[in-house]
Amino acid sequence: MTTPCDKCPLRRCEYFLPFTDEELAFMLRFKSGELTVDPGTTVLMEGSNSPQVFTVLSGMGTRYKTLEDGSRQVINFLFPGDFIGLQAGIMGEMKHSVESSAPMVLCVFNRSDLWDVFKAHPSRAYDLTWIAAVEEHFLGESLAAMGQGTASQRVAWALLRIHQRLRVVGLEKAGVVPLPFRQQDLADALGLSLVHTNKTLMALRRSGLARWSDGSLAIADRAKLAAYAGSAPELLEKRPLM
Amino acid sequence: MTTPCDKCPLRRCEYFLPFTDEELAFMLRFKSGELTVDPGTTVLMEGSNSPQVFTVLSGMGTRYKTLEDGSRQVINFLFPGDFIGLQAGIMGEMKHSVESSAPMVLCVFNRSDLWDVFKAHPSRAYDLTWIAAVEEHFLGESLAAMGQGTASQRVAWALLRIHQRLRVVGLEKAGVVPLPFRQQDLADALGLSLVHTNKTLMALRRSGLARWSDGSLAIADRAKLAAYAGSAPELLEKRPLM
DNA sequence: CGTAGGCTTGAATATGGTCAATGGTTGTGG
DNA sequence: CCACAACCATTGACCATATTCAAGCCTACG
Repeated sequence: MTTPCDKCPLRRCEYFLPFTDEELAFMLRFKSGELTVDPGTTVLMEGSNSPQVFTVLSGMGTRYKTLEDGSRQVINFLFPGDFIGLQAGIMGEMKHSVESSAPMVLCVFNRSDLWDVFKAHPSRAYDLTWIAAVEEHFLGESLAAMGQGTASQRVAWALLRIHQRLRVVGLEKAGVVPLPFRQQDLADALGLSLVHTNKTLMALRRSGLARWSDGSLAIADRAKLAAYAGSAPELLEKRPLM
Repeated sequence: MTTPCDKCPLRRCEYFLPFTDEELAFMLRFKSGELTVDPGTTVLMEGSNSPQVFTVLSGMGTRYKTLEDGSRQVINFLFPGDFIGLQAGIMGEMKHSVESSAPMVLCVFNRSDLWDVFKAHPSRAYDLTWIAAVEEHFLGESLAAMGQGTASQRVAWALLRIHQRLRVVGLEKAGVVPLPFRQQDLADALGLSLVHTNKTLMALRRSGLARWSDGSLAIADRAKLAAYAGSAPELLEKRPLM
């Protein structure tokens, strides 16, 4: 029923570092199941203590924090290949929530097996740390995009980065990628109001630089959009897949 | 000459998880030296491939990215106990720069020994991942503070968080902590202009909530400042020390 | 057919940015 | 010892970007 790791479609992406045979064998044992969720499902909840950690096999979602005043900050968007739940796995408690924005399939791992990874499989433990470092790096980039740069630059930057990320997992066709989020999600990710986000997206559409509507994002000329964004997100380097 | 890990003053802080004897013995071997730098020194450079990673033993600094348009984003401030260089250590290249803002002493580790940690000392490898997860968590909090919240809230939040962090390493005396940064550093961290940051700090000073001048930050009533900040930074949980 | 959720638009407002100038302190060279 | 430069903090005036408020529209769905 579930996809065994040796047949995982993500492994075919250049973006992810290859497994050794030994690692592959280990992952086959490590993976304990699959979770399929509908759009709008809360997969992990801030403050919870999930017994499981996941890798996104397909679908997309958001990672967000809810603040005391009720506002929401989207930390980042989740795409196939992303690992989620490390904080709960290591620190004991989720520091943010995870929600699906489209039908999503997740590989399930037991949190209690994490320690075994460190004890018995150092190369995979190393990769876990690598994944954490990559995540940290991306958050730093987000911080920079939010702190510096105008609304239009931020929106352009975000669309570019998302487009790039979907490309490397093979979801792009002729410059178009699926993008099942709401404008509110992007607004909450960039620290902008919904209204202004909408107007900015409109401007981008009219200028022909980027067209996001009906769940699809089309970018004709990435270089042009990057110039518009001011600081373009850097190229995506290969990273490990869990 | 250098401080041996068994005599490390940071180990006395409640904030850091205790070492086992075995871990202590390992760290004594792992630590390869100390680096002492003057204020304003660039310790690690974006894009560089440092052969070493560090733990801040004393002093403070900034971790920042320089953008294409010349602007600077301070990712976070560095305090005693912080581990730096993990990205270079794992991913092969620094994604940001590190600069000292005060005289700083760093414990030096050889990057090439990192892999040995994973192979031979899983509990320390686990702690490394833990540190990365904590770092990621803090960046998420920063993102939330920057995205939501007004200028005054952001400044109040940042001062609170810094105060808290310095408290747990024993640098607070009667509500006052040393804070050797420039207003420009805080502005660059919060995505605000220098002028507005200055005016906001002035307002905080006049209201008596927080007083930062001449390298010292005084917070009389943390609860009151937290209320003003809107979303207070959460209490600092124990974390591993490298 | 009516309601709910999400997208779109305009108008008024405010928050924070930019520009410009001043003062204090430190360090340096004449 | 003084003059000067460099750096940082401070302040005021003006302006622009982005927020808030308000309304209308469309589609999906019960």
